[in-house]
Amino acid sequence: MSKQHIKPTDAELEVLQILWQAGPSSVRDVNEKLNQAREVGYTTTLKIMQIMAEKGLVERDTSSRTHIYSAAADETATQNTLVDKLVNQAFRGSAMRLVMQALGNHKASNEELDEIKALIQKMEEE
Amino acid sequence: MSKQHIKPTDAELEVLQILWQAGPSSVRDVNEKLNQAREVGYTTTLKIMQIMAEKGLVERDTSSRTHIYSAAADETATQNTLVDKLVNQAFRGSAMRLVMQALGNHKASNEELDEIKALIQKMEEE
DNA sequence: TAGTTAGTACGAAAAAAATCGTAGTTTATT
DNA sequence: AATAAACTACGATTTTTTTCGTACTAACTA
Repeated sequence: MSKQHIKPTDAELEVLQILWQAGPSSVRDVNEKLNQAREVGYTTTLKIMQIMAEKGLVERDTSSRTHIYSAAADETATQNTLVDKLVNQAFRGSAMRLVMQALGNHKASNEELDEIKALIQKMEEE
Repeated sequence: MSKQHIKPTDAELEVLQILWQAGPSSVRDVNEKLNQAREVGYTTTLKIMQIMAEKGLVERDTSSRTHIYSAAADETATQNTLVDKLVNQAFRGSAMRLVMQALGNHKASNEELDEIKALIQKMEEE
């Protein structure tokens, strides 16, 4: 409840995604993963992660020379913040409209559909 | 298919939302609606809408002194662009993960749940 | 030990977005 | 006719975000 009024920028979100997936990582680790998608200078990544540390989006262990960063922002909480933002920005505040649209526009496997059905059932029971 | 690789900025999205809802409007109209939420100078709004016109996000009728702007970007197409962006940025590319999360975190009315069930059924039939 | 490699820190430049002031015109009002 | 009000155009400033160069230090290597 405390961390999540800070909205990460696009570049910060890229870093967070990597940290969520890979777990605690060095700047070099993160930079290498970023470079799989696009070219980014090492010091650019470093700076962004330093700023993120200042903002409290990541934590870092500086006990050894190579600092190890980990995500401080919880993935699910961040996702929710972003979903809310999008809902308000583009879906006139209606989350269900977003759900319908995302659902209708992306192929879903049967397993996924089953999962969703189960979730709906649970919601109906309440 | 042509318009929508231009991603609107946050401020631009605010304007688009108003135009989608209200239909063709003058700068003053839009500025007044913006000011219901937060303070924005008239010329700020004007400038943003002028830029949007250059980018092709809006069209304008300049035949009378007060120019009338209307959204050129289709609402649904823009929503899809933004959903895709969010999915990639924060949901590791999985639209269904977003659907599940948005669904699970927002209250839905029975009517909405029914709609979603119907949609799922239709998807399963394919 | 000398030199190269791998790090961090930090300032500053570059790019992108948002905000606003001022000038100049047209329309309305008195 | 004079004044005020409502517009657009446009440049400039400010703010935010991204990118990177340089300096410095620690660790490894030949």
